[in-house]
Amino acid sequence: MWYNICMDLQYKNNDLIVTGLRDFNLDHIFDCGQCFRFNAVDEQTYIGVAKGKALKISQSRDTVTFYETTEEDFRSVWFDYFDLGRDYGEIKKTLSRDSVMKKAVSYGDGIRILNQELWETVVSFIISASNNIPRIKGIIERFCHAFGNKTEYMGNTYYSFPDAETVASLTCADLSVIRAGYRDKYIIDAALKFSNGELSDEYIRSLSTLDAKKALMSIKGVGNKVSDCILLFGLCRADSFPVDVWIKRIMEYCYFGSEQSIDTISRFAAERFGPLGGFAQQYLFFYARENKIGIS
DNA sequence: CACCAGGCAAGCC
DNA sequence: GGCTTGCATGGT
Repeated sequence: MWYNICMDLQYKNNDLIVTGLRDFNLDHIFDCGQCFRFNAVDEQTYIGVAKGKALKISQSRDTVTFYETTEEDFRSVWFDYFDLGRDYGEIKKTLSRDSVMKKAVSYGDGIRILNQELWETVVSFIISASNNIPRIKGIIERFCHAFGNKTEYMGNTYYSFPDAETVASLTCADLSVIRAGYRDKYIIDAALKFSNGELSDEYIRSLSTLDAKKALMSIKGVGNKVSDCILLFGLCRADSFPVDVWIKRIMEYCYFGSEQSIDTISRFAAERFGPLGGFAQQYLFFYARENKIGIS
């Protein structure tokens, strides 16, 4: 749990300054496609909302500043959110025995897989289907602004992710303001299942990865790829290896040299990366996008 | 104008 | 089972 023993906390006014963090880079963390609610506002500085709390965070080398943050919130919310209890050095070392992964890791060496809320992850990745990241972020922003709760932070107003009960009471017409297109009915289906007791955070977490995947796929708009993302980003199932267009391209480019089916790529990844598949996927996604692999 | 974006559901066979 | 097609919206 307290792996980051080199980590040191101190206060400057109301800002919590954390030094000694290893394997941590905000640009890598927020630009590897796992999270849609943090935005860059300056060099290595981001503002976003998670778990109902707004946060401004900035980084300079191994010093990370959590603005206007209590030590209680850091320990109970952000430590877990940024996965600070995990030894990424060991993960990178293991993955780097593979020459492709060694290079991918060197590009995104500060990546961490965020521990995001399950419900938010479900809706976010329903919206992600056949969509691009800037538009996904826009839809989610409008969704939170329209239906989330206000929270004041550093003189500005932010909005929490709308809860399932609120969304379950909406119609597709109500949701049209977020411009999610045909995904509006899927969002409502997810909200109904999460608010009528058919699905719950506790229930899904109690299931094996395979059963959790089946349960998630009972939601309209949640298929193979979206459920893999939810398992990885919302349920901490690190053996999950979501195969999207970027991952398909870079895997074909780096490992196969020719076009392959998604199923073939999934099986290859499970065999090669095993329980570290999710981490491998994030390094590969960042690497592919940084280098525009497969884009002519 | 076509084509694509972190795919999926529904309708075929 | 596997394969094809339509799908909202916005950018290039």
